[in-house]
Amino acid sequence: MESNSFFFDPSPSHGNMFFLGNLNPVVQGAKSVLNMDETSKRRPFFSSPEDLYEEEYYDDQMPEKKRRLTTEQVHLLEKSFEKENKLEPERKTQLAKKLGLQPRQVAVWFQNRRARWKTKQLERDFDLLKSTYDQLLSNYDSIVKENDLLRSQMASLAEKLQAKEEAAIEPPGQVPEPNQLDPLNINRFEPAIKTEDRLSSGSVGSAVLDEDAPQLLDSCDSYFPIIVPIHSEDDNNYNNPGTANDRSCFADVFVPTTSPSHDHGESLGFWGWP
DNA sequence: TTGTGTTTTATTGCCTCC
DNA sequence: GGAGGCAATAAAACACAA
Repeated sequence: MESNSFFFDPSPSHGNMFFLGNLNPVVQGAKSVLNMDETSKRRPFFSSPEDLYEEEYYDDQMPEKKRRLTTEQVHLLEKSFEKENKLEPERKTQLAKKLGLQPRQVAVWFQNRRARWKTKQLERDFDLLKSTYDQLLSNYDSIVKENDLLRSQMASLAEKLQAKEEAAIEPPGQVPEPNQLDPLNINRFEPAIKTEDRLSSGSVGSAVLDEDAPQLLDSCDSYFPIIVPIHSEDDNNYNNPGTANDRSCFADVFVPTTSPSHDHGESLGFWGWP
């Protein structure tokens, strides 16, 4: 970057510009484009007076407080961090030279930057898990409601069917089959199958439908909310969650442990719940 | 201006790896 | 055992409302 080349030129004339500009009154006038005014009045922070002594910056005063990096320095560090968040010794030295910082400062900056990144990542993970949990909870509530609705529909149908059966004129002396009188086993939550239906078509669908009751269709146009896919641990792309398939049919997500067609007689509910 | 919360820079201590 | 990483922490710098 051309504008930066002036800034980060490590040659003697410009080298350590931030340090010199910060601590040496002679060059304070050569304020950088990005230096805040206050930086011209202050010296950089050193970890100990010994460091100052070694750097020939010791001037009988205690070292000043820690100093914030300039925006240009931070920008370059950020760019470097984007490429690789770990710092090999060679790169550390190069960066330090380029920025006019001590290698230790560069290392510390990377250390802290990694810590910040980790914190953000944890926050993102938490948000993702929370939204997934909320979706699942919402789905659960919907399923419970639908279950209740289906139960009431079944009960209503059973009542109507029984009334029909009773009203029908039966031949004298004929004993009706048990499932004609009690065609629906509500507790077992199984669909009613009339004998003749079973024999005629093999279909489990009943010809008797309640026109007043709402018809539940088995389609993907379910009112169930969107299921956000759960990312694997090494999936770092949290920016576009769920873009591949924002709408999911809930049947793809919830697999009943006991499907109605494979019920072996246990008293389990539709979703495998007792 | 000042009190307070947040962010950034830096240190310390411990751990792991070579 | 030294180098480097991380977590915890300190403290200065900063932001901002009152």
